Amino acid sequence: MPVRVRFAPSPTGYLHIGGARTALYSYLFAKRHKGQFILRVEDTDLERSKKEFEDSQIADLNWLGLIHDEGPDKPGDVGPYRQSERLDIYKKYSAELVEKGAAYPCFCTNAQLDIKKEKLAEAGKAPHYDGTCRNISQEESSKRIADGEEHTIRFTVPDHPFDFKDHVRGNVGWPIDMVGDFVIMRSNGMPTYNYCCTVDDWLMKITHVIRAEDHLNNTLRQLMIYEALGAEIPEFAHVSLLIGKDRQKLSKRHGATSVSQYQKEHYLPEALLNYLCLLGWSHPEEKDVFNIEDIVDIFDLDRFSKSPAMFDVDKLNYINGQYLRAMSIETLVLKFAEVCSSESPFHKQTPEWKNIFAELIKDKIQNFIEVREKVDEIFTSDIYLNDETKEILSWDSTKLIQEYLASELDGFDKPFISEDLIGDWMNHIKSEMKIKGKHLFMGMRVVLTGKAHGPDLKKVARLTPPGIIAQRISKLSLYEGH
RNA sequence: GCUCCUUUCGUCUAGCCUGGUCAGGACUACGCGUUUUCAUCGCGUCAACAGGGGUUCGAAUCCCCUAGGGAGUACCA
Repeated sequence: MPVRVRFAPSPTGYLHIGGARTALYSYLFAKRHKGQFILRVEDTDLERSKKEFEDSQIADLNWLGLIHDEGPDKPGDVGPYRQSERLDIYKKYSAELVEKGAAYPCFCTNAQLDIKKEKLAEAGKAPHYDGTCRNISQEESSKRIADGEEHTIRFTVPDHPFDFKDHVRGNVGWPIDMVGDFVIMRSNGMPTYNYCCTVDDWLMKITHVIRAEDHLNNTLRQLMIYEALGAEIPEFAHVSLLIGKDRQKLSKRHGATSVSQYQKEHYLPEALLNYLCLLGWSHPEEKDVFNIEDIVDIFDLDRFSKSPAMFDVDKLNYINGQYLRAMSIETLVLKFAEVCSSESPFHKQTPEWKNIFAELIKDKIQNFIEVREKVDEIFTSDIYLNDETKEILSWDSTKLIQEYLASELDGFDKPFISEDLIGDWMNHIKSEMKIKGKHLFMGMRVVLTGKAHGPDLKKVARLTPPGIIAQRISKLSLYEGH
């Protein structure tokens, strides 16, 4: 039987990184077994579901490279792939279940239900539905339905325990009386999650359900429905949850949780995927920087950790940096151009300048977004005064260097200073002015760049317009005048 | 409340099934080396088996109890 795995998001928001992670695991498992990866849109919550969210989630999945084989935008044999378009199917099977006695119409109103729940809660009992409408005869309920009385369809919970083997959790079971008869069709005619999910997984011939642990308890209800439907039960893998710094389920208040946010921040999709993969799954050789395509052959369900994982931006950044370091200068230059704003001076530079720049900073950044400030640092005439630069500026030698460089730059008319010329200046300062070591290099750096630290001095200076350097030097003079 | 899941360095984790190397790796922090700076890179240091019982010559590993954390308990998914 061909492996078929699905990712089934509800379009009520942007693609969450937790969702991206389960999608990744599903994708990997499907690829590993040369099976199909199916995207199903669970849009039965009329109020919260929005087409724009469906579109953005698909766009995010595509950006990550998690391409589905079947979905709303890629019809297959078992469609439609949007639950709102499958209502006839859910109706058909719920009617069958009623026929079989596995479900029944319930005419209880919300108000009645609330009172029942309250009483049970007061008595310290689980707020399960008491089964009032179970005993209404077929004739009576048919009549009441014909009269237009509002009703739901409830599932008749069997009186035997259920258990199953989860690929991550092992054997999981529940006692009888764990749940009360639950609604499978709402009064507005829409199916509920546990019901339509089960019907779809069955009809879509899903063989492996890989999802987050918050669905573990839902599996009980779904198992009941599979049984009533006479459907074959798929295999399950309930992956641990992603949590935030406070160890609560990851949510908006923990910072960036949507995939699109990371895209906006210019993270590499491969790096995000690589990191996400590590949150709950481990490489058999304990590698932590690897390409997703390279683990397709070794990915399996036995290497999941059971406890929830905390999202750690530091490690994401590290991995992103590793990917960035492996890129060619050509690619980097293209990426840099993408990241810099349209008015950034970066775009006005020659290809040679861009290459030197890329070479110079590739090891200094973990994320493309940092390029912006690196460019700014070169083109700003601002000087950074802190304890370190102040100390360097207080040296007499620095003052001499500053005077010398000011005079050299006076009337300088080439677009850039060559590395050789900077070398000549250094030699002059060393041999003629007798300034060397730290005093020479740090003095030179602060005078030329206005900062105590930065990339290779000769190269940054070569990349900086002489006019900017001249401005910095005059600002330094002002500072010293105080 | 009830049910289910879970607990190894600050973080992600390996090891657990098939008891027996100073409990290994990675990120972070710190230190050293390289870089006359910073970063990269290399090397190193700090740092954990939730607690308590048991079984055993021997327990992170097997069993029991306690505590903590999470999820679910909907006409949300």
